Amino acid sequence: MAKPERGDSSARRRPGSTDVARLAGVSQKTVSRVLNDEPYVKEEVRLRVQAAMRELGYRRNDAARALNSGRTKRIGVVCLGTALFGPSTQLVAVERALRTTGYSVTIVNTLEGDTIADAVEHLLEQGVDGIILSEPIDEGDGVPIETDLPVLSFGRLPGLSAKPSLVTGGDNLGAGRTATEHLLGLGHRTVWHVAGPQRWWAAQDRLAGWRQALAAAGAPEPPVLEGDWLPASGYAAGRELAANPDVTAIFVANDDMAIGVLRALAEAGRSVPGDVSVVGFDDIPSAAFLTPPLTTVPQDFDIHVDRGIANLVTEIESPTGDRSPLPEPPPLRLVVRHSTAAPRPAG
Amino acid sequence: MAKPERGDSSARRRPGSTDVARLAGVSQKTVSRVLNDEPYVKEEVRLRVQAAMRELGYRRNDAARALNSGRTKRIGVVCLGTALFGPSTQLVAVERALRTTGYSVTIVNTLEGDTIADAVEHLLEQGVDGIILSEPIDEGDGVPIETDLPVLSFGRLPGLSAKPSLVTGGDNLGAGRTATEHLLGLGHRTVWHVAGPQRWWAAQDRLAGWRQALAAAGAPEPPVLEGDWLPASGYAAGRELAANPDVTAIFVANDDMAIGVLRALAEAGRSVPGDVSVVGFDDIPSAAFLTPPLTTVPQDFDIHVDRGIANLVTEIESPTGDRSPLPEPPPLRLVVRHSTAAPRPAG
DNA sequence: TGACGTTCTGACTACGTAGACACATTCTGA
DNA sequence: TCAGAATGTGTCTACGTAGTCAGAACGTCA
Repeated sequence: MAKPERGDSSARRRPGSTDVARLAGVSQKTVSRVLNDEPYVKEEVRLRVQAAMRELGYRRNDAARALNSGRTKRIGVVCLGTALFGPSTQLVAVERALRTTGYSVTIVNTLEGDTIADAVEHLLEQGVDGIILSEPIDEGDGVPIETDLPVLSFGRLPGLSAKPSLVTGGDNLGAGRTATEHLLGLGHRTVWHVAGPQRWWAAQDRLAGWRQALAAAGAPEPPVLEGDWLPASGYAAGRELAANPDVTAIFVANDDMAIGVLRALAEAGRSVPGDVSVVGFDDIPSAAFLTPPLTTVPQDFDIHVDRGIANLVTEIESPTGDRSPLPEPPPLRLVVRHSTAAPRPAG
Repeated sequence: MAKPERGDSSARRRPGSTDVARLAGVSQKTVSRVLNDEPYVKEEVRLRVQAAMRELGYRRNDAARALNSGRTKRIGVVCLGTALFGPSTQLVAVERALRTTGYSVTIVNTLEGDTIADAVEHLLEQGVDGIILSEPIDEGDGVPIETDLPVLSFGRLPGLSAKPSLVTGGDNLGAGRTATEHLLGLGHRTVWHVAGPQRWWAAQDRLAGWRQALAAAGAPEPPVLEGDWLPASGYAAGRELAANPDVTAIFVANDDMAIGVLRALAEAGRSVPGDVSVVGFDDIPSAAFLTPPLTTVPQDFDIHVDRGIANLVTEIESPTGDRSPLPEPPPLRLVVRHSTAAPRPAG
């Protein structure tokens, strides 16, 4: 009488372990034992219970389990720009890696107006067991995350104030340096840079790597052009660069923008790599099939994601246990295709 | 004594509404009222409770709420190929659309070896309130989903046996026809097709549209080449086509493969659109910046997603309420760029 | 045979929230 | 002034699961 029947005769409520127990002629607790593969259940009983489960179409109620145990077996992922190649590839890798661990994935995108803290708050309410920040961006002040939950960040995140925090991700700085050094090594006097949006740490780091390489080589540092990761912004930057005859080498912060740059150069009649060399970043699947095939720096998501996830899960399940050291970045590679060459001899 | 303290003094358990109530000097129920913005709470009390919440860092426990109410306010999304442009764009749209409705999103990717039914089962255990199938593929037999939950499918899904099911998505068939008609209209004798993997309904439909258009025009139907959505497979198909002098027009089932086709044609010395015209599908951001800029068919995800989600939420919250009719597909567009032209006059 | 250990099972209960309901207080109108 | 409505608050309880513990059924060894 305290509460009306949940659903009437037509749409009766989902069966619970109690219903299974009744049908199998055992106690609810025994059903729970079968459900969790606990020992000390007679084989005959186990089979009877499983049959009852099938008959009723029983499914465990995770909400109840979570309430009781305090753990949801769910990880929250805070995403940004999931439509882009890097973030979406990473998200897939995360889902795949978590799959084998028995955790499921709840995602929140930070869209316009949201801060990372908002997104995290949303996840905390849902009772996730851990949090992943995928490609966090620079929000000015730090990221005040008030939780004792383990937090894994893909990508540098200064100011992350959560206690048990793990950070991993590719070496954007080293990669930016490598790309730039490649161009300098071909004999270019200097290298121009089309940067990603500077709110992204990854974009900041690639730029910093470019700057370091120029400084180390004593090359002059041309002004930076900033895009938004998309081809159109690369095209806009490319038009500026194409108009400048001094430009012979460009490091573009991702392949999509590089496509725009290539287009702008082609329209301006400047040949690649004859007049201008271009290096991209990401090695998107189409990079090898562009005109010309693009020299670029591949990102190795799987390695970082797998190890990051492994550490996160360890941290969740045994907060005391010390975890394997974070992965040292894999050796940087540069895939040299046909968009880079030595500059034309002066004259 | 029945259960040990959850966490010792060092890491004490999360505060519950009871703790807030004690601090604010009210009953737990009143805290619940404040939490849910229910009426009949004195302003002064409301403020006191909110202050107590802040002081304790209280966060509602969604597991308990779900257990009590039978609803989780969570939607499960079954994804496939999330790294591809279409699916990932769609996922972002889904998350954005659900955001405003107060539902959160749990994703499951169907990877190798998983069936859609497996993925759905996983979601049902978690107690989602509704299910979205994003770009489902053809698994041979139907999709036996045993649930009364509303199911929304983006993309045709014959054999979907769930009761309250909604289907929406772009008109792949019409789009395939439009693309083909465009090429025929330019004067090409017939149009070749590089298809997507035929396990995908979207790929099947685009192919069927191509076939229809050819039949309607009385054009001969050349053999179909099948790719896997990725540029490399388009390149492989493109090499075959480039070697065949009869080929003057190609409809490629997505832009990424079209990039591979363009590359193969360029390497073979066949100019686009001089010798061969190419039409893609998707209008990925870089399509306008390829060499040459690609004529393609844009997909209108936002419209379908928004309406589909709206219907899904309606179905969840008032199963009786009849929903607005499903969206009629928006008018098909074809973005004509520079990869298509009339064939060279014979001879 | 009886003490003891191992295997198996059930009764009871907490988890945190919100629904049903009772009741107290204030306001409204005749 | 008092009935009756509107407003505000508390008590009790269910939701489905799994932890704790009591104890039954069975074996084993002295």
